[in-house]
Amino acid sequence: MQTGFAFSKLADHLANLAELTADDLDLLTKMPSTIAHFGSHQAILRHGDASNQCCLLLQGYLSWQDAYGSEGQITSISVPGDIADLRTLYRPCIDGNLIALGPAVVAFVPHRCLRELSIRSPAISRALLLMLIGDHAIQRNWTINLGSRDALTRAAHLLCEITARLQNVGLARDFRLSSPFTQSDLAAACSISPVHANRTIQELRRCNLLHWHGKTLTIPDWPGLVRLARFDPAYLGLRRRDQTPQQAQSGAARADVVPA
Amino acid sequence: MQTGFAFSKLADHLANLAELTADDLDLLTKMPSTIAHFGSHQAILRHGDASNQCCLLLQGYLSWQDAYGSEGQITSISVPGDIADLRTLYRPCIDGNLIALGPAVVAFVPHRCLRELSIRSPAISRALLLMLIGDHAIQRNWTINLGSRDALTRAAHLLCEITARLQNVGLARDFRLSSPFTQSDLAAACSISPVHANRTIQELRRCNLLHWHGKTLTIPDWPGLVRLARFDPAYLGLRRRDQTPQQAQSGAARADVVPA
DNA sequence: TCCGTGGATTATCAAAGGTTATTGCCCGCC
DNA sequence: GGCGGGCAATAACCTTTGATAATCCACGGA
Repeated sequence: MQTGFAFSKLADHLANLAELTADDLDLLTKMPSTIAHFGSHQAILRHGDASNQCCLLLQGYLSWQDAYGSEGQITSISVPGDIADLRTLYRPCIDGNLIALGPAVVAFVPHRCLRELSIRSPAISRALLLMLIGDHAIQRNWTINLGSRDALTRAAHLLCEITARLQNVGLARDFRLSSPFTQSDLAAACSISPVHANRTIQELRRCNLLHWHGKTLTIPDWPGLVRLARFDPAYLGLRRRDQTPQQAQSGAARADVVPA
Repeated sequence: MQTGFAFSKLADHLANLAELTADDLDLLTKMPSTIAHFGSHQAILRHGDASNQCCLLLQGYLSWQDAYGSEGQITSISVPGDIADLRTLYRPCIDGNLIALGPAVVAFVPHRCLRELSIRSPAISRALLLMLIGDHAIQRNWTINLGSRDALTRAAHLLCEITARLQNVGLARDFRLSSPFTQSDLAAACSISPVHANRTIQELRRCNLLHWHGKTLTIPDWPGLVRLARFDPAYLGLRRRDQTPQQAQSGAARADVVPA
């Protein structure tokens, strides 16, 4: 594992959703794409655009925001290995703005190529569908986060989620992660005001649950943070690498129900 | 339209997502199912269950709640014609509790039958996928609702959404809808306390935006409610049937076919 | 008919968080 | 080497909403 090619994080992510063969990985490697770099808070897609390609995140973080400009609410965050706008593969309209959180490197892949890939590899087709469903589960969890937690546990839960998702693609192994976010970004993701985000972060620091200096963030007490946030990673639907394969997911999702 | 068979609302819903032929409708009609009735606040599915069938809502409302018991937060609501647990067709684990809001009639259809249906009708297969994506868009919108609106506009937006979704399957044509909800249900869906839900409803009544007596709810001033909630139905991804095209929404929703 | 129960309503009090403004720091830029 | 901009930290004040509790009302059962 841990190959060095551009899509290695995507391959990790997909492999966590379905069994991929060497052939599948080979198909992935050969997928044509255009690499692009974006600066912090730069827009990648705008509300109302039409799309004929997907945006795979290679490095950094992306966010969907409902309003373009300085202070729109963040409705989801992508980490490397994610396909931020996978849903456009099936419904090509864009509602929301896709904004880079910190510097980001993305690969654009035409929808056509992904569809071909789906046809040639049932495993990848299935993994893409499960990725879509996983995104949905994450979204539902954000609803719960905003609806039932206060600022402190909300921020804690968000940190847990991002850490778990990074670990799923081999990042943040030592609970140390790159954090080009501003406090206002965190505020926008937790739907709190920037000054209250500041209060909240300080509280987390005071409890020794968070070190955030410069562009690096470390979590000194992971079990403590998990306990505070009542974080249960089950909703992510991931088989964690380097862990005992506890559940062999059943084979219910079959590629043949997905229109090409 | 408005056929009387059990799945007519589902057919309406699917037909709004993809072009269905007479054959497709015929396949739907013949789909085997088990009808079941549930009482208010009765659980249909529980967190942790495994599932080998889908739950189509025929009459009433269902809700997903994250905690079972009296006061769990509601993370989504189903209206007639919805498949409340469609995602289990692809990932058969259940996270959350499916609870009836008021008396409800549902039809259970084995996953196997839906998969067969998908194989025999590409249009239905595609419609199911789009339904899944539509659910995702609705969920994203709930995130926005909780994150960026206060109690009053939040409740208003929820009412708009439910009304629009009902109209999509031929209900609530005159902005009069059955509402077996309690105020606490509304509170759980808006993530506010029951007493504040009461304050909010009274405010809506005072503004003449809502009549809610007994089990019937009417909206005397739809444009006013839409304005207050800043409701834009585009995210529902629906072609509205039988309605004056008052707003020429952005090109995403095509209105080129309007069945009689 | 009387009573019990669940939901709606109202009042009071307290907490969580929003708003605005000011200050200071760091860093890149001229 | 001074300047300006973005970001973090802090303070003062205010609004919204939550919690608790008491009352009231409608309805259905014994």
